Amino acid sequence: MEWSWSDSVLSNRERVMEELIQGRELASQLSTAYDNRSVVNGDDEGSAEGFVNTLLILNGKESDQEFVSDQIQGNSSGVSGVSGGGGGGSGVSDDGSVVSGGGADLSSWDANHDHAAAIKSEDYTEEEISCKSTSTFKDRRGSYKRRKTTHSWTRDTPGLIDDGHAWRKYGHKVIHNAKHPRNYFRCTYKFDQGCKATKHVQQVQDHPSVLRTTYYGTHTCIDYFKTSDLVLDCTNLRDSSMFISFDNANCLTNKQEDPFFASFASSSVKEELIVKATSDHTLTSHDNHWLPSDYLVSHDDLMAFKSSGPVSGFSSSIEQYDGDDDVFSRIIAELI
DNA sequence: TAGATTTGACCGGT
DNA sequence: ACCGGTCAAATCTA
Repeated sequence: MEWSWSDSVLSNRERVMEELIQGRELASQLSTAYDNRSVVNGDDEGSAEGFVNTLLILNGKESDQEFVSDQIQGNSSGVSGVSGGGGGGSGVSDDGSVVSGGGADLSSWDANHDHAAAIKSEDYTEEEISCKSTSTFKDRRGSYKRRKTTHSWTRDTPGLIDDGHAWRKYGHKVIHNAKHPRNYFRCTYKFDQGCKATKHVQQVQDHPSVLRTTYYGTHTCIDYFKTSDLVLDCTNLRDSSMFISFDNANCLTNKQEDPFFASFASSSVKEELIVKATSDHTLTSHDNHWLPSDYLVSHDDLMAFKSSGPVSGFSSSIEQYDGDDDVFSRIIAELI
């Protein structure tokens, strides 16, 4: 079969862009719906962030299949790993937005990332991990290659948020000319599963209540606890074959306190939303771009939103995604 | 007692 | 030489 990935992407780019923009709007509306239900207060814009990142990706190297795959994986991490959500209740600004660059610039990819160099850097990290079993590991403490070229993105939040991943703090550093120290986190499953994701969290100097999180690398781990949550939340396993993550659209459970909060004696709410679409299409659980660490909103919940709040356009959109012309399945099929 | 956090040391990049 | 990122022993906590 003759199939050109880049041609396909290019020819479908406009459609993909439209769908993602639409999805962004839907995510915002969904977030608003949740706020209206007084379940959890949060960051309206955060739910759209994943789409923003996706748009950035698609505007970039859409012709490089491997690159995009990697970026999608990275974005998946961003979607599930970059949490939105406000710092809970009164700590969030009225409009729910985070104090950042404003507009769609809530998160940003490092424009200078060099994929090859990033791989080299991360390979080195793997070597370091493997060295753990050797007697020389202790002597190489602190040996690493700076992730300067690893793709990264930042996010400002009006408080500490739980981004749906398990993080373990490994460092705390006073930064030169910075008013506040920087906290370093790595994925809890770094050694168990070789997950290379890390993040830095630091209070914004001009806005001490705003935390700036910089994410590095992508999550390749599977959080089995979260996965089991998915199963537990599933009232109908047959409906669980497809998940669409809208990046922490402010919902549901208070699952894990971000370790960074320990430094600020505050509380946080882990918010992440998965819209579970009942569909015959299969995006299986083998695809860890989508599954780890996401929560579920059942179709019943979505229907409840339809009747509970001013979410014009939402219901029809849900039906759209639920219909035969499954947009997201097409997007995924085209991009992977 | 296992896992998480703290904190000083170490090392690479600039 | 300085700064920032990471390591790992010590300590804390559930």
